[in-house]
Amino acid sequence: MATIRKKREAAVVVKEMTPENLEATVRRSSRNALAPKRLRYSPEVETPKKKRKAKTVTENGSQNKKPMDEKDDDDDDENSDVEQASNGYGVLSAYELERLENIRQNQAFLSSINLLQATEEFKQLTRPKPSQRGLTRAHAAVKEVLPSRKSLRLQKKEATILELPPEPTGTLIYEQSVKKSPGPLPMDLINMEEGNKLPPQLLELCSEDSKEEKKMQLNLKEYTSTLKNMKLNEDKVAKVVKDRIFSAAFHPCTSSLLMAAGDKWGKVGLWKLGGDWGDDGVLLFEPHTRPVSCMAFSTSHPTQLLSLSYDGSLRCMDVEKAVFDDVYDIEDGLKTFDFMSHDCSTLVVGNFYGDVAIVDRRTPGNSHESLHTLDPKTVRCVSVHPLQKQYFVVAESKVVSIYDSRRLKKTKSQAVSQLHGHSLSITGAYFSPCTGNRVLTSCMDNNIRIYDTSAMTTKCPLLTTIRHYMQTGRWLTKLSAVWDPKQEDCFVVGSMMKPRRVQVFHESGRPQHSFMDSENLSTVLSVTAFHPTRNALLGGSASGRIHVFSD
DNA sequence: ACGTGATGACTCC
DNA sequence: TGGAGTCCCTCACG
Repeated sequence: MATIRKKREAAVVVKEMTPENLEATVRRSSRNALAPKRLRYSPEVETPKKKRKAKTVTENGSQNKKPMDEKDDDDDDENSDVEQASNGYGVLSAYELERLENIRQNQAFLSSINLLQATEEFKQLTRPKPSQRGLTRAHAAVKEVLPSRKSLRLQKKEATILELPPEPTGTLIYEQSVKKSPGPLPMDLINMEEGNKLPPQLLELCSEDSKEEKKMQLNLKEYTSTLKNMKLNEDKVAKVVKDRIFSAAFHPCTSSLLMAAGDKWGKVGLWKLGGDWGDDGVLLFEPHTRPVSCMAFSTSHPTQLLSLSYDGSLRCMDVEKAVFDDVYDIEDGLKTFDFMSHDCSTLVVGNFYGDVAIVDRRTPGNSHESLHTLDPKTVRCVSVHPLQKQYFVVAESKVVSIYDSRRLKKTKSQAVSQLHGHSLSITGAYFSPCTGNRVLTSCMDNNIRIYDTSAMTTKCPLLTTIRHYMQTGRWLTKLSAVWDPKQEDCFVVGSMMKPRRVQVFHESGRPQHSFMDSENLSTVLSVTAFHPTRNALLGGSASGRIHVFSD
């Protein structure tokens, strides 16, 4: 009796196999399993049903229906049960006929989704050789040279009684990586021989007058076709920093593609695609000692790159002066910043402890800073409204709020507006680049959300929710969706999906393009950024490599 | 208030 | 060559 019951249950499982749970099964059955070929985006979610009506779409129609799946125990037996069917029982009952028919249908479905083709694609990804372009191995892995040692036994000496080292405490670990000294630091190239000077062409490129008229925004169709023309190749991958990338940015110049990336150990790398200086165009610096979590080139002075680190320093690389100047400094825990004025002289800075500071760079030191405690836990992202610079959006630990910098108080500042609906911590919140009429948020609850902030009332309405798997785990930089500065209504986000990809969505939730490359992209690109004027997109990986898709 | 487990990609032996 | 070890303020859950 027990076996019959088991068979019946199994049959139900097979019968209920839908694209969604099939994919879940495929994903679970092997860690390296490849998702079946993308199912077409279902058209009914494309068309907005009602004005102001928030909608939820899943990526490509059905992706990640159950991303945070607990271990379902119902699917472990599926395969074995299908096998049992082929053993056969002498007489086929109506039930068994139905079951065989189900199996047939499922096999037809499996072949229809091109699992074989997908497997082929996957095989290409199993043996990727990381790009050797950029920082060389010797530079990439600086090994401490220790004096050669000989054991006491070989020295024919008496063994001594060893003493245990003192218990390490939480703070001790971080005392080892002390912050760099204050004041201007020279821009020493740490991937070059000592005494090597900055290449003069770098200053030339950085000061390039790129004040070309901002292109007219393309319609969606044209935009998507430009995305499709942006390709990766082996020359467009390079190791730019030694360790995992936490932040990256494009320099606004247009004659070449110049990029910056910051890594886990305070390094900042500059890479000119196809450049002939440094290691394949890479120059490496070390202005910080801990993760460089945020960076941006000054839009008013493009020879300046501002970078901020967990070590508590916010510095300004000035290629003209060849130094890193101090901009702002606290003990530790800086997380995020954005420019508050067009001339980039004022900034809003957020830290781990839930404060934001308004920093005026024209007054040296921290004297003119004003600190405001917002959240008891943390501030993860700040973004200033592109037109009304007094407004800035803050991703606090579990809420997203918009504040008015003119109405901040030391504590308990009243938010102008709050964006509700996030159930777990929020990794990013950004105003749309041209009008500021939208805010794009990324949340650990596996949703990307878009809010309408055009009215800036106390509650901004939620427009779109997109399912997007955000569980990068401990070793990867958190994913965060960011707008394309050229296109008011489209954004880019990295993805955990295999084959690895970077995805561009329209604010309606509709996928516009997936950037993939079976030969040159095999890792998760957590950090992504579009070029401010050119058709170029960068993605940074956990091994310090930047990948550039461009036309 | 802890303690724990999951997660990807590299390096080293 | 492959598989174990490493990752160093993560997050969410129990």
